Amino acid sequence: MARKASDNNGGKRQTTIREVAERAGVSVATVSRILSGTYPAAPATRSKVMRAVEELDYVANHHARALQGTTRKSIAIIVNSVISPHYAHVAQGVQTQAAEDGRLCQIGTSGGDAERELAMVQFMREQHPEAVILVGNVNADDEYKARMSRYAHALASVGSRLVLCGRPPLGPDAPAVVVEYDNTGGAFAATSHLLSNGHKRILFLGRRPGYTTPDARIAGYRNALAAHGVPHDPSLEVDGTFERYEGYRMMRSRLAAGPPDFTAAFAANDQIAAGARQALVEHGLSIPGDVSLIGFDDLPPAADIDLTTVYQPHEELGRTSVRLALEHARNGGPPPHTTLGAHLVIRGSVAPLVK
Amino acid sequence: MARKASDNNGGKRQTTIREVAERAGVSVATVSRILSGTYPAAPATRSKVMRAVEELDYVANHHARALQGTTRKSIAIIVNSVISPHYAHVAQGVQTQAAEDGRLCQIGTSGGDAERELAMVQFMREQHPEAVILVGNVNADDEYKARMSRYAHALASVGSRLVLCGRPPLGPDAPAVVVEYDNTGGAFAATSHLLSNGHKRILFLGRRPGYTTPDARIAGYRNALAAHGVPHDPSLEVDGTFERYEGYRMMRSRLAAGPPDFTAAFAANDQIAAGARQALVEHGLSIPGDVSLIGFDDLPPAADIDLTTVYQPHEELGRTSVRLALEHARNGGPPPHTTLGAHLVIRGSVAPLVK
DNA sequence: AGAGTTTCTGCAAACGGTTCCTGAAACAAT
DNA sequence: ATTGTTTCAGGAACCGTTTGCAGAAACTCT
Repeated sequence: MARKASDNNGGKRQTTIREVAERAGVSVATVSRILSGTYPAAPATRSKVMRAVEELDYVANHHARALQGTTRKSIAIIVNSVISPHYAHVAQGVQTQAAEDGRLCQIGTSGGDAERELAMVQFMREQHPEAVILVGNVNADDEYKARMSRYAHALASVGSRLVLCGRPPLGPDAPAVVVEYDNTGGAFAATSHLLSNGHKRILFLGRRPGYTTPDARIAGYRNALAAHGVPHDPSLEVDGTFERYEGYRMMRSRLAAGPPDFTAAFAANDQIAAGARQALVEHGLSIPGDVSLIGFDDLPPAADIDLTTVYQPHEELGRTSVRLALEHARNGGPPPHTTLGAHLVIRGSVAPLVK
Repeated sequence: MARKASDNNGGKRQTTIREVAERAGVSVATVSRILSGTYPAAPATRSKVMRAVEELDYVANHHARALQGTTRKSIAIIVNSVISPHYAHVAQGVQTQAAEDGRLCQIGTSGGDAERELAMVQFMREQHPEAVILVGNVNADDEYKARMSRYAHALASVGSRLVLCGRPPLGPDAPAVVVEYDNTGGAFAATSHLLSNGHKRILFLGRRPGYTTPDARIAGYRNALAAHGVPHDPSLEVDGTFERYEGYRMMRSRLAAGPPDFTAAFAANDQIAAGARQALVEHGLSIPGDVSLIGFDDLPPAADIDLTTVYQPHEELGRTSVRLALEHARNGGPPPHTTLGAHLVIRGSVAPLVK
């Protein structure tokens, strides 16, 4: 066969430490030591080396350096999508905390697909980050759990850790730091708010069985109904994903099916609420006059549409993930586990039911 | 069947190719060749090796591999902040296109700070990505330009390229792929729309001298005024950054200063528009009844607040950046340069002026 | 059966740094 | 002047892969 160098992009070699050493008239060992600053060097030698570095615009090869074990620390985070405000805020928190701790943060996306997420983790593993933070819901079947559990072990064996942010533990033996949201508590509070305003027929928008976040939120909804002694009507639960257009679709088709058989709606997140609101308005219904509406997240669209919703400490989730991972790296012991709370933010989209 | 190697091999060193070779009873060269699939191997040997890999859960050390030059391809993108919808969409586009081309994409943030951005580029440089994509406006002084220009050369000398997405070229000699937005054209269209609705006193919200994006948009605003023969009143230009609360602040303090001396407002982006809208509504003014409002970007808040705005192909900008960089890597030649258009999206926030 | 091929596998040299170990100046103390 | 101490710089052995080169085994063909 012919040579495999099909797209060999020329002899683009970077400047090496040897060239710097030669130019400065010292040995490579000296250059290395001066650059890492781990060694007292004679001022004259030091300046000679620094000048050579300057002139050649030398940057140490990261891979060669990492091979020695003296790798620069980094944190990896994998989210479903960076355009979702919630994930963006969590990523922002991770980024901020990582920067404060002198780490680089790299963000990857999975698109909510379990297969792509596993591939991404595998990829990140090659880069030896101090922590791999997984955030967001994914449809976790047994195969997935088994593979992820193996990755967790492999990650732990090279001294980095897996952080599960907003998703259930993989299993008792899989070593992972866990940062949980209080989705169920937040949904309970939201639903209770509607109930105490006299609403009994409450539409739930955004059911998605098998996905952790919607599952946790619908659980809070059901718990609240049960706690208030209101019968649970499964036909009030509408399936859909956490997108704005899905909220629009769900509400629109519900309204098209006949006159509203509900007086309030609880959307599984703010984007669904925004879409649902549009459908209601287009249908000539007013909020909260005709229908009360409540969301979840308290992210950008919420304030603009005067939406009562549940606040989650998005950035704090990211920061806490990093903090716990690094603490665990220092102190060892069993992987920490924590839950961050959520609370109601009252705006103008909920009104008492008048009969 | 599932066999867990709960063998505590002591310490936190990863499993190496040597251990795999030993377990399979072959040499490391054979393992390497079989894993990379670049060489015909006897089926028996192959299965022995694969089993050993399986059992040890071996993953090749990325750094060692990269040192050989057989590095996995990656693309780096640096944005101001990932919570800004615009940057998030561009990053999403980069991510998508990179994935389609079999590349990993890593996202970094600069917070809009020139110093941090330079540090980030320096950091990314260590990782040898195929391209470093810089997006968003930054206050580019001469010092910055000089350093970035040097980085561009250094990047080029090792075969990766710098992409400037939505910012002006560094200089004639700095090798960089350029993807531009038509900010000026979009702003011209937006302002013209207001002018042709009879508005003459148009507030511009979000001036920020020295920053490329606001500068380009205000230029379009001024050009449109000039083209329509409307006198330019500098007092109608209000300074502020591209944040929602800044829009609120700007409009609020303008209204507090006295009765409105304008009939329309052009916000430099949708977030400013959203904040300004809130201030107007709180002040008892209706949109578009009392004041016409127009934004820029056509991102999430826009649809919810029925905002007429200018659409930009956000994701396409990211995709194009990757595409051009990879094409240039293949074909060589002078770095490509392109501009992506913008167009008006008419919703309900602009009305003809009644006198 | 021996020569000529083909097929596979192993040795060892890179890749570009870091760092242990050692030796040579430089300086201080006898 | 000689010895003892520092201080600083260099040689070379790694780190975990890939891969050119060469040798061994298996196979084909007179």
